[in-house]
Amino acid sequence: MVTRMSQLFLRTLRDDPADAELPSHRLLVRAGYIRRVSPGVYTWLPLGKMIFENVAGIVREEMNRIGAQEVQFPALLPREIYESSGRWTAYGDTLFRLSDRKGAEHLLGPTHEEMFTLLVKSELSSYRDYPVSLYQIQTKYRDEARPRAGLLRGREFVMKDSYSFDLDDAGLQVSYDAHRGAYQRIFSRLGLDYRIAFAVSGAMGGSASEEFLAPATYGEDTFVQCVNCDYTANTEAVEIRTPDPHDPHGTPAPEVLDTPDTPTIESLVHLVNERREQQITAADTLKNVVLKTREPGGKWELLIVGVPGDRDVDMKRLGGQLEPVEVEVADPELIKTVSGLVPGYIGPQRLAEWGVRYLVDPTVVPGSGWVTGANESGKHAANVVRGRDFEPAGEIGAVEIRDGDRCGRCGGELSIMRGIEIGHVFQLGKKYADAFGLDAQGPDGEPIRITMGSYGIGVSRAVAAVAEQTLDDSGLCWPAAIAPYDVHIVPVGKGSEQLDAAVKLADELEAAGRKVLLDDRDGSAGAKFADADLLGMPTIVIVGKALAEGNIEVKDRKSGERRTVPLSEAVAELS
RNA sequence: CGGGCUGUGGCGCAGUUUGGUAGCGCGUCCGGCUGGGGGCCGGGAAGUCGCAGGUUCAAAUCCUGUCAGCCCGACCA
Repeated sequence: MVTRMSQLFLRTLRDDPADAELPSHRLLVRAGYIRRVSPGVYTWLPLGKMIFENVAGIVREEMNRIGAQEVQFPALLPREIYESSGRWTAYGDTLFRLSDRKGAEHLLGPTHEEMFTLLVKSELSSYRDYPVSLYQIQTKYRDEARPRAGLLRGREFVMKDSYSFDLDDAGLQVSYDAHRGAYQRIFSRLGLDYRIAFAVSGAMGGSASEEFLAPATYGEDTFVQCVNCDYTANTEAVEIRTPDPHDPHGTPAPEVLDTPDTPTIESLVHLVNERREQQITAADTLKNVVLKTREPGGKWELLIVGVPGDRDVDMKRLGGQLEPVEVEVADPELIKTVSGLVPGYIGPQRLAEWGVRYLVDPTVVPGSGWVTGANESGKHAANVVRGRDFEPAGEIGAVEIRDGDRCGRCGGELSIMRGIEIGHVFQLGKKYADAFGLDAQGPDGEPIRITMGSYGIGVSRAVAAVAEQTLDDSGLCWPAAIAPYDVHIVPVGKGSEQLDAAVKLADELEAAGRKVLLDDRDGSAGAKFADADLLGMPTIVIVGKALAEGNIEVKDRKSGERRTVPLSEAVAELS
């Protein structure tokens, strides 16, 4: 059946919704694809539902192609299962929790590692049953501190999550590569421009981890791409080239400087350059930022991070690496608990002695000398050398990555980009298998601990990403692979001649296998054209003036190009 | 959780400074015109002015409290 606009459950809006910021979000609402219900929670209207199902269908096809099998878990899960993996606590406030009439506690699943692991454990026992990959397309619930950007960060969203179960690391690698390949095919079919970036694994735990990112101005993820080699990484995971270790013997002994009223890097550099012959810049100073960390369910502890003075600490990057440990800027009260710490004049020299954990960014290379705090109000110290005058407990990539930083792999220039995370693949390892004792019985009768991979695609988010990448000034612009309709027919003109011809054409196209949307509504031509552009079907057919010569016009939504086609050849042309 | 802003027919907004009994555009309904880029004329329907309390003869407007939403940050797929 040809869909007639007069019958379609659709209301387009002329004005942008006040609560939508992103272009894709605005247009999805205006064109009647989605409606907001509450923050981060959306209803899919008929056209939106079609898009969604088309995307889900592509995901399903490619997952099935690599031999993954679809299951469906409940979203409502009992507390106990999350308790045994430690995530009832680790997930914190992000978990939606609820109680039943008996007071038993439940949660709405934010992700389903536990369920998959337990299912496999309960069903499989022999090594002969492996490897296996399972997936589901499921609604997930996360009580985000701040939902935003429409479909991009919802509290309720749909995710395809899959898990591979293998007997050994080599098997995991095979499963991982298979999923990676499937993801490449999926995102190509969706018409997305995407990059594969090194990533950190986050709250899920695990090792090897890559993100699929769709470059977009409004994307929430920041990543870098090397202009020279193909190195691409999320800024949380990026490794930049650091100077070679220095020879500490070239640096004179430490020297304490009298530097009153210099609690900031700028004031310090200014004063030192006034007083000393040897000029320094902010990059010669060592800035020690006082932070606090907390294990899930634990207490706050001090952490000081040393970075070159011309750099800021990137809390997001730091946090990504410390997961699931939380990290925040330390409050003054906590700093006071260690008497040697003088804000503005903190140096690394005696931190180990005071029992304060001290980490440095890798740019603070072994043997390098610095101007830094002397742990006394109004005093700094010069020629403080790593490895001689202080020894950090370790290194952590903490500095804010800058455009033009050097690639850790080839030394080329890194360029910073923004993107939407549409997929994530990573090697989970044995975390959940250990937590739940997932073993297979081996050929020798001995148990083999299973190793897992975890793979996610935000299906609803992918819809938004496609919209974000393909839209133009006048509306949405769907790739043919996921468009709700192939052809949008717009009859224009007085009387019934054009409409009759349009109906006939629509029926013929439908018979030829096209999905057809026919605008049979009364109204001005302009309004119909505007709606057609807004809705964004790949091909728009105009049945109007040209009909007098036996022609119709065919407009390609993406390019905007129009051509005249004889009505008699229209079906062949558009099939 | 911090900072900023906003709550007025379905949607987008004005009105609040200076209290006087609610208005505009779009949409929608009826009639007609129009027919190639959100067209025109006429006539309708639809609003507890977020909520609660207070001041006042009188509150969308002033005061107190509260709830909700959006944006930035923290946090996060």
